[in-house]
Amino acid sequence: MSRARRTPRQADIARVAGVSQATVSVVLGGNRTGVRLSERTRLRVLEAAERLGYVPDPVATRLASARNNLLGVYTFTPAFPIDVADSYYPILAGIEAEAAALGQDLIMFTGSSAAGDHTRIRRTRLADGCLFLGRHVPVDAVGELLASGFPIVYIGRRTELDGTIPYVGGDYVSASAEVVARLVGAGHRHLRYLREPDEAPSSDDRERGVRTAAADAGLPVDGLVVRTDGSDLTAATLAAWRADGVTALVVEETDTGAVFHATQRALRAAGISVPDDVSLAVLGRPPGDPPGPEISGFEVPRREMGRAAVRLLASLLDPGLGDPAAHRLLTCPPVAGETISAVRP
Amino acid sequence: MSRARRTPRQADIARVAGVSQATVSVVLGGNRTGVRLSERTRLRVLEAAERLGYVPDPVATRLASARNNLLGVYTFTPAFPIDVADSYYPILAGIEAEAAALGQDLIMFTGSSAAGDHTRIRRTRLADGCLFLGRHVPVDAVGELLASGFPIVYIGRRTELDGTIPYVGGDYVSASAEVVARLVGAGHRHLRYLREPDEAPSSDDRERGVRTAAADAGLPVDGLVVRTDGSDLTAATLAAWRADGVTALVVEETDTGAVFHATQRALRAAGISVPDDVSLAVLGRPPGDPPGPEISGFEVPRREMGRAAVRLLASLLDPGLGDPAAHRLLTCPPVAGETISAVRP
DNA sequence: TCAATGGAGTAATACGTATTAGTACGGTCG
DNA sequence: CGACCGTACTAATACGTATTACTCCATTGA
Repeated sequence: MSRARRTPRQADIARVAGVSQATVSVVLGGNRTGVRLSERTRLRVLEAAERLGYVPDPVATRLASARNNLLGVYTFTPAFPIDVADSYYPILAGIEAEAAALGQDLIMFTGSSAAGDHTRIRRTRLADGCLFLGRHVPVDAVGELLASGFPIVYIGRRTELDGTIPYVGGDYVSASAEVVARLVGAGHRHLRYLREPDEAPSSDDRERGVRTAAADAGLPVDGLVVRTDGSDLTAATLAAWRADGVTALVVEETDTGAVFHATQRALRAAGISVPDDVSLAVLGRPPGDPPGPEISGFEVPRREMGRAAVRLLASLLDPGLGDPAAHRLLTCPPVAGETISAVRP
Repeated sequence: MSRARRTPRQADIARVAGVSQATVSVVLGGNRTGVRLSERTRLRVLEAAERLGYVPDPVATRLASARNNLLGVYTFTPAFPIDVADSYYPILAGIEAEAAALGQDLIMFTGSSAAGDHTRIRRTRLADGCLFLGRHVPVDAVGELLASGFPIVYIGRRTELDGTIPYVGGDYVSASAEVVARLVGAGHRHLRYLREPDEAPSSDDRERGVRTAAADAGLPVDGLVVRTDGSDLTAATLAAWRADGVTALVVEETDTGAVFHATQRALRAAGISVPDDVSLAVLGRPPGDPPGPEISGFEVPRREMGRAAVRLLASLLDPGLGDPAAHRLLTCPPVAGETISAVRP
């Protein structure tokens, strides 16, 4: 059995074509450094490479510090969750589609695979550049990557590190404001906005949109925003709000959908009917497309975010492609839904 | 701005600790080759490494032909399909879970990303080993990998290359036979098995199971198997079969679910009710969990297949783990469902 | 005193490709 | 005839780590 036949390398081509390995490298690399080469030699090398079925070794290529056509995707949690409603999938689909279109492979650094965060995150260097998915930023590790010139793109707006992190996110401010304006247009003047306790730019943006729109409409801002992880959203709470004159609930949507689910449970438990008794809107799209009436709110263009992020990363890798803005917010199309109704006087 | 601060390498540690790079490599590598080292030196090196925040460069590690803790996943079509019902997802979820448990990262060579097949497939060498998903085998390319000693594992039984390809599949023969036996037990003696035209071991296995069980039960095998891509499954065809005395349909299930969908359409169009008029079973699980009664048949343990494949690949990478069978078939649990009813005499 | 032994670590090299500085050669010009 | 130039390459080296053969030194034994 001994040593299996190895795949051909540049040195083999060189031997066959009667030139040096360096020449082979120059020819196959498209001679981007402007070395003088005769056409005859070029053809001899190409022909030999073809005949031997040469394929560059990606590892060596990368070590010699050229490109690898490999994009990293880093997630802090499993990329293929089982029990959690899946918000990554459409993003990954977009990433894959665009990466394929650009001829790039993907390397997934998936949740909690190994070792400490630092070790794991530094492994991303195996790729030419890396996309990051997740609500939070390990500032020191990411800062280190950034400082060393390694190209990264976050999915989701980021304010950390003085806003130096390139990202592609959703314009939640406008989309959230639009939802509130829609409610106001339907006659609602007494709202509650349920926000998860977690701090993240995407949450802040939603809250800002809600507050702005409420202020613009001259609504009372007092008590408008309620921070909750869902556990205190009981039937009693909701009933009290309703007795208090609240006619509409706006709920933040995040990866887990915890607050949204809690709200639905509480509404059912309290016997409050949507949208007859109370209107309901979600800032985002509830995960898993639950049965029942379509919830009003807005769509998060996850797939397009994935695509745009790959394009941004590609342009960072190759400044020749033009230098697009390193921060990009995509508009989130409104979803009319069936859970907003006009207030009856 | 100049040259960004580089991440530390072994040479830096060596300088700090006052030893050679080779010594650093030996210490950090756990001294698996049995070099004589004093404990003091070992600690000095470890301490320096810690202080500098050293992390091995995965590319260089790989080039020096050691391990990389990187498993490849090769698919011939997009791994995150949008319109096609998704049979990859649970497999990928299983792969990810097991890979994470073993501290491995994943590199995805995803459908039609670049260049010719040969080029793409050779890129898998970037990983320590590679899983393949797909109904077919590009024999020459895979043979080449195999011959060169590169560890690969297919998901799905493979007969190509004299059965030398390691795989983890489903025991479709037994599962299919069990389904037919169930129908026979319910009094059915006149069946049709609808098989897709595509050739693949997983299809052959199902057919074999069906034929065997039919023969065992003494059913007429003539006309039992119908090859179709679904386009000729009209209402008229089904009505004719029924008039002919057919009381049960068994349908192959594949990635696309084409034949299954065609069957359902035709049944509806012909006004044939399931299971009152005709019993229906699917050899596998119809994609996307369609609404309506649960279809009888069997479950394909995709998630477990993913996990088992990773385990097999890991053991190929590290023969020390013991040498499990290179071919493994997982049992597919029966699904009772509601679409099989007893024949009324 | 010399050879043998064992301990501690290092020099050298391999891995496969990219890049850069330089060489060899033939011709041209003043 | 030597200085100079353009052409067509190649030698050398870098990239960062793993491995192996080897050196150097101190001690032991006869």
